[in-house]
Amino acid sequence: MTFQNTAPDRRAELKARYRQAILDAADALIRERGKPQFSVDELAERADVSRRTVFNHFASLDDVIMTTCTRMLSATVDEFRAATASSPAGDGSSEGLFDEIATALRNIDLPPVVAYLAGILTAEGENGRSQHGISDVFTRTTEQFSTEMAARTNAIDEFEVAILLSSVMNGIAVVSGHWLARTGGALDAVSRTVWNELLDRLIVTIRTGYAPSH
Amino acid sequence: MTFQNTAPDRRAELKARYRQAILDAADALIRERGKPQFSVDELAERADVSRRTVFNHFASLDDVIMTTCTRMLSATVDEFRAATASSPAGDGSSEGLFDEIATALRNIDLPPVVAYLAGILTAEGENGRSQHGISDVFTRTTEQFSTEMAARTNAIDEFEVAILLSSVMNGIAVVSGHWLARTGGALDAVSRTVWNELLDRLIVTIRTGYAPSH
DNA sequence: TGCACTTTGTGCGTCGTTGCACTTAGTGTA
DNA sequence: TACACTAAGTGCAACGACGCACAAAGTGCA
Repeated sequence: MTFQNTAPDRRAELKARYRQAILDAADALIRERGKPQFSVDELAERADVSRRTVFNHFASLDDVIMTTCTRMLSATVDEFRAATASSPAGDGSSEGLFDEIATALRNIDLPPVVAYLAGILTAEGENGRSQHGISDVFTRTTEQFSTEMAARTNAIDEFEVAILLSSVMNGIAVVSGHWLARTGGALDAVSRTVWNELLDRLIVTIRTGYAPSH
Repeated sequence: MTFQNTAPDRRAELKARYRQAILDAADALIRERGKPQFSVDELAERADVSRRTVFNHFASLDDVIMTTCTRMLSATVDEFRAATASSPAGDGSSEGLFDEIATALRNIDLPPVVAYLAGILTAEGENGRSQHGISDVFTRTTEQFSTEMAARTNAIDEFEVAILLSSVMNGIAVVSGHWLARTGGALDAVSRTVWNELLDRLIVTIRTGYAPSH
């Protein structure tokens, strides 16, 4: 038997590696500059890849950036999932689920993510044409996570979960906006305090509802 | 003008990088095991390269190993060259040149190189067919270095330099043999002392000649 | 000796990166 | 407006790594 030394498909692995290099390079550049401000040439050089290869893997520069966002959101969702999965998943009531989510939200370090996405959103508005489509990415990720969450917490209604999660996500977006307006996306101790404060208010509001007296 | 981001020829650079990876892997494996005892599959995996690629760059496993030796010898020669070049090149006499070389020999850390080559030579003898051709590499490197040395030290006869250098190289080979027999190629303090002692005797012998009383 | 198995080295087709010319479009400048 | 320049994105051919089948030779074992 003539056996090969490598895993089944080295070619596919190499391809994935090149793709990964491009994404990593884009990610690094965005973090360094606070927003996606670089040419394809720059990106290719940073990724140690030919300029042409960038367009072999991605339809456009915006595509690269959008994919970078997706990755970042996915990582955050993973973190969130792990945080909620570790708790005993409540008693099956929607109150139990809410507490779970609230706790996870407090435990996860969201400001860096918000700052990252904010940089891209800002750049999106700077020139005329609509770019990146980061809102789409955000929405899609939310929906995906919502259905997954519903499947995991088998006790309660799927609709209940969907409404709760979308409510939370929407709230996070509002919190992010305010936080950015007040701190400029800085990541120091003060801005963290601001973030925690806003997050607390969000959680309280969602818990008690908008018209609790009725 | 449409300009490319990379250096003139990225393709050539990649090719060289693959070749380098193979040589580095071979070098590492030889050092780890004391001798070239590994299959092409192993080498390829270590180099993070397809098995086929090894044979695209080298005619055989022996070729890889031989090239590794050449590299190692080249590095040593570079070190030697640097050591002799730093001194004022003597007064042009062959005595001055000899002192230069003797000093350089004492300053360079040769035992690791000797141990490295010894491992390959040992493996060469273990099975029937002649392998590697490391002696050829050694001889060729010596000659090349000799002519180069002659060109640099312009004052004295080229023949003089050739005879001196080949004498020294031959002596080093003898010293190496004795050193290996007495220390087994170990690289501890004791074996270093043995090396220095043998080297001193070599230098004295060459300096004074084999029949100084005549 | 016969047989199974491993490893070396080769031939050849496939695939993905690369290089390059080219089109399109945005921007600055005279 | 005209012109130069920069950058995005595409089409296409070439190059080299890769996968695989295969022959040849070595090795261990019954």
